[in-house]
Amino acid sequence: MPETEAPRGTPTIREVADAAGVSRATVSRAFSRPELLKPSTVEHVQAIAGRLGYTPNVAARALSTGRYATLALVVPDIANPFFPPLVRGAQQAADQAGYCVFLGDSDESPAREDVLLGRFAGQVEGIVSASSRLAAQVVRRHADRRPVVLVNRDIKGIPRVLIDTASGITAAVAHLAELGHRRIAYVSGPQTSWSNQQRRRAIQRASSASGLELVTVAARRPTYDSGVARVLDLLASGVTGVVAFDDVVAQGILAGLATAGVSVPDQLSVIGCDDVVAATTSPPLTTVSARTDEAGRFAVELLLRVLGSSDVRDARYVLDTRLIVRATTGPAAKIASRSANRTTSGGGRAMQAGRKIFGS
Amino acid sequence: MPETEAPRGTPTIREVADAAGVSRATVSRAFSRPELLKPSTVEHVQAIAGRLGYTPNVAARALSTGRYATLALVVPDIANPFFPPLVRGAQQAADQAGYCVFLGDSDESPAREDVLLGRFAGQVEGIVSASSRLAAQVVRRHADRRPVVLVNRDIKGIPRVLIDTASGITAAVAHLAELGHRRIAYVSGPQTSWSNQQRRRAIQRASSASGLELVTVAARRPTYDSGVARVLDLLASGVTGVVAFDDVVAQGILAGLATAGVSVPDQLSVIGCDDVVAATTSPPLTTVSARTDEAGRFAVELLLRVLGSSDVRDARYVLDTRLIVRATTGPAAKIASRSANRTTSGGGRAMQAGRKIFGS
DNA sequence: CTGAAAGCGCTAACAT
DNA sequence: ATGTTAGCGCTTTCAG
Repeated sequence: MPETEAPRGTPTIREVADAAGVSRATVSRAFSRPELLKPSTVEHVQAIAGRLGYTPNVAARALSTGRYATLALVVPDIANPFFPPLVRGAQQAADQAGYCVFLGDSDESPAREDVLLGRFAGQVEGIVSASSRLAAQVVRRHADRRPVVLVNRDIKGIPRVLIDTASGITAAVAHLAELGHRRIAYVSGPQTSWSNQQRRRAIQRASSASGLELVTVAARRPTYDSGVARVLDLLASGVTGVVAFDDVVAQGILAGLATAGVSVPDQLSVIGCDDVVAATTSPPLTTVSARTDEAGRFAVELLLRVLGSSDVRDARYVLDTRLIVRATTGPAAKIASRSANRTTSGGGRAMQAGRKIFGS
Repeated sequence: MPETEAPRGTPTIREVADAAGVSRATVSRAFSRPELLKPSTVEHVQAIAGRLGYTPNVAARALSTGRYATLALVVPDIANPFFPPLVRGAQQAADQAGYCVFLGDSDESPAREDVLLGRFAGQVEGIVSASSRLAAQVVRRHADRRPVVLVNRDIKGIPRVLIDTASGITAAVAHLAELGHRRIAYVSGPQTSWSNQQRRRAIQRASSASGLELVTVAARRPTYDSGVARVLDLLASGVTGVVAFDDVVAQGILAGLATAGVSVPDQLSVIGCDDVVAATTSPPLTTVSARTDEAGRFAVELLLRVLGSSDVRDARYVLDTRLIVRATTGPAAKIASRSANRTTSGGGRAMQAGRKIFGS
């Protein structure tokens, strides 16, 4: 490599040292450990550095110290309104600690998530993985290389922050029972989602505790369209109340019901989950609140703590939730079983859909 | 620094070289320039490296080459639904090119954005700044240090991709004029937003071209609540149609109108902008479509091109838009001027609001 | 409190 | 086609 005499883009520590008449070590300390220097020296060096527009080269620093001052945050789908607030919370916490954050979007694909984690592992100090779709052992493999903190995924031995929607769901079922509902539906989310499993289990338990009949309708992807598409099944199932995997699905259901001429909450009650979109639907959605921004913030704070002292093992933060009653729930309709004939698609198709309902 | 004999976390290039019986340069080339090596050598080295779990140290590589393989994307508010799709598009494009992306959220604050850009400048190859709230000269200063590509901000000399909502807005006004509206309102967005200026100008031009009266109501922050809060002003202004800065504001307006018992589109027509949320409102929102995901994708592709050959100067991509008519627009209501007295807050307050309307 | 100097792990001339 | 070697810019013992 040829000698580079010409002053390049940004000045190096050496140029600052020369200009300030001190050694490179002193300049370095002026930036990273000013307490080791005489205040006047620090001031002097900072002044010169400022005038020259010097900024420490992060790559050189990282190479030398092994510390990157970066974090990675990976989510299954940034376009899902559940995640932006979480990202924001994580961002702020990272920022306060002087960390920059890489964002990764796995597009709901475990394979892509695996690739992302692998790629990030090489250039960050730690990783926050939200709603991971990866197998536990794969997560462990990554966590073996770099500290990993999970959000809404419960794997023993890996620090995690969990939004306990179970409590809110339980309240939701109780709410429906109180309103006189006897038969309700759960519209489920991604099979590989921990949240979905948690919610399904909670609603099953709560239903049988309250003596309610429960049917499950699978929505797979937690999208608006997916919610719309499940309306037929719902109508055919003869339920008077439905709890959706999340607000987005619930919103789709609301829209589908409106199209089908079914009034909410008079004919059917709908409850969402996460409270990410709930205040903006019409009617305003009754939902289970979740402080997703806090989850993000906690996750990086936890990660930071892990990085600080590696003896934080098996931490498990649980954030509780509660039911927020808005306008989509009401007394159970008189007619317990609604025929799907009122929709234009005809009885045959509805029956077909009806069979599918009990699958998962 | 003491000699580190013990094999550390991840193997270094030297260990792979030793194990493979080749020089470090060969290992390096096997990863970065395999075409310079005999295929069999590449294979051999890769095998050994794989077995050892070797991964090139990015910091070392960055320090040596000056290339980071990272990009930064900064947005004013990731929780604003306009941005997630854009982030996603950017992400995908970066990913395809093997780049990792830092995300920054400026929280709508120019000062924070400035800090973020400065911080990122030191550790990325280039920056995409979406809807920058920074003064042109500040942006230029950053662009001077690192390649910057702008989204929805038009600064001469800086590569940018612009979503031309003007065309869609013009169509929107024409649409309203056709429906018989004579007096309409524009609910504006952030003063420092280029998009807002563009939209305001477009609607002014189109209104006078169609002979429509236009009043402007300021919403400052483009939020749902802000939209709700502007409903009183709107009702007091006696308009029959309104164009909102974006879908989120429009959605708030819709909600506020519903609360006030004003029916849409019978009594008032509402048009949004961006089409980010429009299909999920009720009634479905008539809006100006914008391919935000493409904007994100284009921006990083453009940035990558700038990085490749630095002779891409003053590029200016414009993505066009069009009006999507859904269910919130209809014929102008008969009664041109609605009194605000029907709201509970009383006439005095409404009048006060009425005066404010014409401010900006 | 400050300086000298040895690396951190990798790449890129320059040899061969 | 592969090896040698000199840094990239910074931090950090170890001396003084």
